[in-house]
Amino acid sequence: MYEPAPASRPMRADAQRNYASLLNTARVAVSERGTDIVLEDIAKSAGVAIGTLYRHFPTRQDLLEAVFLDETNELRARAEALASAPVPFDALMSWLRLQMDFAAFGRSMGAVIMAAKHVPGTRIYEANKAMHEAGAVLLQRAQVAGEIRPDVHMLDVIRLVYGIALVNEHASDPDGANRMLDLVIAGIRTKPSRD
Amino acid sequence: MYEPAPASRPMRADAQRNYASLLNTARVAVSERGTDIVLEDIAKSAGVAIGTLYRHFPTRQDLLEAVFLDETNELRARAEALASAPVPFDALMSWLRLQMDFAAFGRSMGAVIMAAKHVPGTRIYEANKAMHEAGAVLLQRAQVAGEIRPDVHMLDVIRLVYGIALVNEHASDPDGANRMLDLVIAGIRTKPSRD
DNA sequence: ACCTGAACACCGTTCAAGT
DNA sequence: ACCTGAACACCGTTCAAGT
Repeated sequence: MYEPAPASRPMRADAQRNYASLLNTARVAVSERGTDIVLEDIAKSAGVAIGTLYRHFPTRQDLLEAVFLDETNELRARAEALASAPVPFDALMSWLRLQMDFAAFGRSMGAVIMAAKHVPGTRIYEANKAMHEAGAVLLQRAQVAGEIRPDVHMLDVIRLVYGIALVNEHASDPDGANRMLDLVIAGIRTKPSRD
Repeated sequence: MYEPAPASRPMRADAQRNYASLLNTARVAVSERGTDIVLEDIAKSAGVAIGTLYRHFPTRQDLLEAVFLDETNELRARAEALASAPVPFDALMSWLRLQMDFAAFGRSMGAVIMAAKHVPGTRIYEANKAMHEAGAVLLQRAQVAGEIRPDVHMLDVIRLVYGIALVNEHASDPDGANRMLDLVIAGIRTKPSRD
């Protein structure tokens, strides 16, 4: 599934194993306890020294981005799959709810993505761009179908979803996030909800 | 303006001065550099030892809540003032934009408020409750006027505003927050925007 | 080329001793 | 009753020494 950045030269076998071990450990830790992971613990669990973690992931942000890269790709794939769904509006809705689930599952996935350097060529940048483009197709189909206002930007909608995930991270009201998403959806529709 | 919690017995004069100095220092620091303040620095700038800071504010959260308590009260006062404005819808809009400004100015004010313990009797809890109630009046007036959907909760809207402020904290696009707020506003209106 | 882990730095938090 | 600041703890980050 995941392979390290297309380096100039291939990585040594043990380095490759360490990289994968670190990433998998971090992935599990983030999904279980959120982004407040202790790097020393990650290294220990992965069976390597702390220096090795830093060699592969120079900053905490780098590690977190690697963790969420898979999810970003997954979301792109889901968008691509939904692009041929029969009802454009429903496809968009499904995808937005999927975004919410991922953002909530991965804890502050939105925060990490937003903190990512906007540098073309970066893996996270390209993955994100591809995801947005795939999402934009869904949006556009729903716009052509006359269901969504033509002046809406996909990026704004995604960020709103991230925002909803963020403010509901420690929320007591489990239904609040859904109500908030419904408000956003109502905001991007051309006609008021007819159900 | 701000006075410490209504203690069982009044505070000693020097304690009162230290409390005020710490709070003012923190307020300035937060407004300048955000909530990532170094407590040791705050104490030093306030002219007291670190132990004194901890005596008055047992946790970082306590200090931050004290910082944002004033802003919460200010927003309540603004809502109360707007309650007699001629056009209910416009009053609500003004207040929501005010919320955005405050959340942005105070950096992660929303995050701090959301992390606050929901314990009745707490100063921050009561201040927040009062603010929400004052805001709810604005919402209700606009609902009675037929401008806002009757099923909208003020709390959801405020949280959405916090979410917008959060995801735009390090954003490059300075207009994004306004577009996102416009989407939310469109979502709570009964009729599509007529301008 | 990569790994190890001791060493350093930074910052939060406590608490014995002072006034 | 409150203040001081040394002491401890925790965790991030670096880098000389190893393979």
